[in-house]
Amino acid sequence: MSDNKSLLDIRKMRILQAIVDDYIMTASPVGSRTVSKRSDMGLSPATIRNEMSDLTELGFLEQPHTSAGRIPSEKAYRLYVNHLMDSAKLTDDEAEYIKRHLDTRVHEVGEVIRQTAKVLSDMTNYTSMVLVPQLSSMKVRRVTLIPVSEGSAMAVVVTNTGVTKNAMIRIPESLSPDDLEKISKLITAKLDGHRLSDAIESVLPTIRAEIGEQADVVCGMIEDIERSMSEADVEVVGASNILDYPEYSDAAKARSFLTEVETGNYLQKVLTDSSDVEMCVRIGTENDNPDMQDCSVVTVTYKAGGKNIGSMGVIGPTRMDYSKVVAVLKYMSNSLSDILSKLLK
Amino acid sequence: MSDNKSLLDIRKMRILQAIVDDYIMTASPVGSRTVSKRSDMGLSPATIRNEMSDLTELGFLEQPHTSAGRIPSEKAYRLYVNHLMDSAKLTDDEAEYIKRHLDTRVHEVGEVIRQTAKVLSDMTNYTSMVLVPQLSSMKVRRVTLIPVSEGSAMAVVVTNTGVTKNAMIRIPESLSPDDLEKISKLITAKLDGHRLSDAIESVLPTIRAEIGEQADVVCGMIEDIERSMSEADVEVVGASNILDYPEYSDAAKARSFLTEVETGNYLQKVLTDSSDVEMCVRIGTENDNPDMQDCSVVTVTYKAGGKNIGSMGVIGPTRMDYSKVVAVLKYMSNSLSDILSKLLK
DNA sequence: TGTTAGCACTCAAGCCCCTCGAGTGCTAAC
DNA sequence: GTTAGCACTCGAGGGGCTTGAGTGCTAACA
Repeated sequence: MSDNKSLLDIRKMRILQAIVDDYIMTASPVGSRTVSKRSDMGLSPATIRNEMSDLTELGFLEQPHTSAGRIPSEKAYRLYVNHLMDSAKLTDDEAEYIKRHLDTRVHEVGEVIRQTAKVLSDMTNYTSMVLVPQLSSMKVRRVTLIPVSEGSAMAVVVTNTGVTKNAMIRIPESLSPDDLEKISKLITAKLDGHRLSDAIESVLPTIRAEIGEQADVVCGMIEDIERSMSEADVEVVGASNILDYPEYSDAAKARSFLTEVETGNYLQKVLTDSSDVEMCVRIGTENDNPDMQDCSVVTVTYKAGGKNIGSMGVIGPTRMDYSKVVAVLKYMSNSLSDILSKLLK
Repeated sequence: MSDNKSLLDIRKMRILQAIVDDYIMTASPVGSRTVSKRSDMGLSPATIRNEMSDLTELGFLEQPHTSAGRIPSEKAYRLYVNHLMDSAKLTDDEAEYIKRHLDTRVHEVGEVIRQTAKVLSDMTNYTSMVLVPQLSSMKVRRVTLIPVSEGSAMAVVVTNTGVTKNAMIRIPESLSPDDLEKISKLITAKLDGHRLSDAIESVLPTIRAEIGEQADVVCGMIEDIERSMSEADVEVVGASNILDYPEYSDAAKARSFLTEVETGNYLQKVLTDSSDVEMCVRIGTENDNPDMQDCSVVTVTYKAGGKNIGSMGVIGPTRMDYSKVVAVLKYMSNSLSDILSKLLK
């Protein structure tokens, strides 16, 4: 697709911008008179009308019916996000608010993540989601197996960054607590410094080679652990915010949105898919989930020690306040990265 | 309050029952003609009208306006729940459905709880909640401290029933991994067989007496652990089901319901408050949370090894299908108790 | 005395019709 | 290229009407 921008002269762009800005605020179709008054371009409604007519023909505007104003198409939002919106700075108050609620002496990663999701949702009044830092990209420092009951144990993995995760795994009933302790030490020794995801390929063979008979058991456990650890955890907050927007006043529509958010499958997919793109905006039908095609999703990544370790985002109606959302996300990405970098040493 | 039942003769009770049954199904006011046809009592609408007039005077029925039918008052639901409803048996299909989705070879408590909540919500089409088995009532078998980063460790508690829970705690930076291992063994030895909640009173003093200098550190850690472990975890599923009911078609009302469910505070309170009552029904304003006073909440307890270890429940509109909900909850309480009793040996 | 038929009355919901006003597109003049 | 003017469109909102489900009362009936 060629760059939409080149299709439009400056004036059309400014008019389009004014329309999108207005529609984002009011959620009702924007007419030529409004644009004429609002944008200080000194043009009469009639002139605006001509331009709007062109914009409609070009696919940037849509008319619900003849005598209503125009509403932006997805194509318009795309252009708006790419070129038009002024990437707002947060007000001092807002920055202050984030600082106050995030920088509190919190010492645990999980707590920080939950708090981040909360602040994100509070600031934007949309639904927020934060991907818990993923182990797969980090190096293992320690694996501990704790006997729980006959045939099952809890595996706790600690990474070099101090992120932890645990999972229940099945074990042979014959293993005693002492056996488990030995196996823990063995696995820790073997995996220390490796990524879990690499371990399967690179470490398992050496284990097989070194220890004879029990190798199958140990390797099976490592595979179990790797499988459990690669599941992504997502923290979601503010799902019910969607009910504040008139586009979701229809109960059926709200319901399908909320159900999708509750299962979390799509959100998880989006976050993991975009976990290597610094910022990513999905507008309406750019979402491949049919229940989400009236939404937009904006995601950013966050880092620790200069390396991407997770992502977070905001979901709202297609008519969302992109400029604010982008500003908040950028700011919070930095804040979270700072906090985690310190927290994870 | 004297027993409502005695105020009413059999005929009034049957009429009231018919009205409640009908209203639960249709959500629209019930008229005398409907009752006359529906209840096979062989009475004309006129007679029914007289009785309904009495019932209104007694406070069991309400009239939205003169020319509408009657709707049951909370008092009526209370009577209905206590005396009137026929405690429905599940159909074979339903029992089969529960079996199929619950008895699958699941080996982990958390998984069983999530699955239970899911089935509960699917069967009833209301919002379901399940309290994760609470450690406080169980005896500690093992406490393991795992070093995570300087100054913090993960504490994993395993109980005699095989239920586990973990928490991050702060530790003095001077402690080495070996120290932590020693402390783990010490704490395990001291707490083994005790309830965590009792430990503070009964075990701490003996620790203080036995080990001199480090006692404060160890005791502080135990207190930390106790505090973390006493937080209740609740699994909630199907919050968006509420949108299927016309009483929540108002967005603001739906919103406040969903927000309350999302925070989970009230649900947690209800579940812990009722965790020693085999079955408990809260109707409308019997809920002390203002946002929940158009709802009813039904809870039951579940056991393992003959002892209550948790509770679960269903939240829906005041006009909920109490008889079905009660039947499902009773059945699932038994199923879950069986599964957990086996699972927790 | 309890039950019922009949009847007048009430009131929300639904429908039609009208007005209003925000908005458009076109044309002609500047 | 811009603008004023004008005829036209069409949804939203309001008033008035009809409809029908439901009530309460009264009088007759078993």
